[in-house]
Amino acid sequence: MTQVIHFPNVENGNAARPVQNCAALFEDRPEIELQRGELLFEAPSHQVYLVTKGMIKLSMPYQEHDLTEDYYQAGDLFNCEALLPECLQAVKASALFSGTRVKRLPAYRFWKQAQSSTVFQQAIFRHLFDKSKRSRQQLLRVTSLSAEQRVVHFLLQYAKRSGQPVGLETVIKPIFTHKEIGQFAGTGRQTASTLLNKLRREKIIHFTRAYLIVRDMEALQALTESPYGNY
DNA sequence: GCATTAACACATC
DNA sequence: GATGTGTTAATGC
Repeated sequence: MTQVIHFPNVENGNAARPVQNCAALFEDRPEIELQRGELLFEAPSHQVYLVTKGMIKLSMPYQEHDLTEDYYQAGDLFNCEALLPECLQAVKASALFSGTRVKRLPAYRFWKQAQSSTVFQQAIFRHLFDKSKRSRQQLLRVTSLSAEQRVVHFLLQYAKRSGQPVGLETVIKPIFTHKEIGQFAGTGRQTASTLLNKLRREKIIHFTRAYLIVRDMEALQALTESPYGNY
C-alpha cells in the first residue's frame, strides 16, 4: 500500500517556488562576500546558508587532501545538516568565483521558522532531494564510468544544472577551471584538459577561460551512454 | 590498455 | 609572478 504525501500547492503544477520564498527568510541577513578560493568555514557549522551570488564548493578533508563533494549556486541552500547537530561533519566551504555572496542563519532560527512554514519545509526537502539525486549520479560516475566518461558525465550534469540554454546550445558562464572539473569528475586536471580539447575538436563543445558552450547536448549524452566509446 | 603523474612550454590574469 | 592550459612521456596497475 503506497502512501501518498500531498505537498501544498504542488498538485496542480503552480507550486510556489520554494527557493524564492526561502530567500525571504534570509531577507534581513547581511551578505557575506567572498573572493575566489576564500574559505567560508572549515569546521562543522551550526548555520544554514543561502547562496545569493556566485558558487560555493563543499569538500571533505580526507587524509592529506580535500575530496570535492558538491557545489551550490545562487538560490541554493546548503549545510541543512546543521538542523540535526548529530549529523554535522567536518566540511569545508569555499568560494569558486570572486564576488560569491552568501547569507547565513543560525540553525535554531531556521528550524523555528520551518516548523510553522510549509514553504520552508519544501525548501529543505528540495535541498535534500536534489543533494541525494546528485549523490546517486556521483556514485554512478565513480563506480561504472571511465575517467573520460566521468568528465563527460559531470559536464553534462553541470550544463543542465548551471548552464543557460541559448537556442539549441547551452552556455556555462563563468566556467570552472579544468582542475576543478577534474576534481568534480574524480580525475586529474590533465585528463580533464585533454578530454575537453578532444570534445572541442569534435565540435561538441567550445570553451575559453571565461565560458563553455555545449553545442551538442545529445552528442555529449550519447558519449556517457556508449559502452565502447573512449570516453 | 588505461589512468595517473611529472614535466615542460606557453598563455593569461 | 602566479595561475591556468595543452600536450607528452614515464610509470604502475
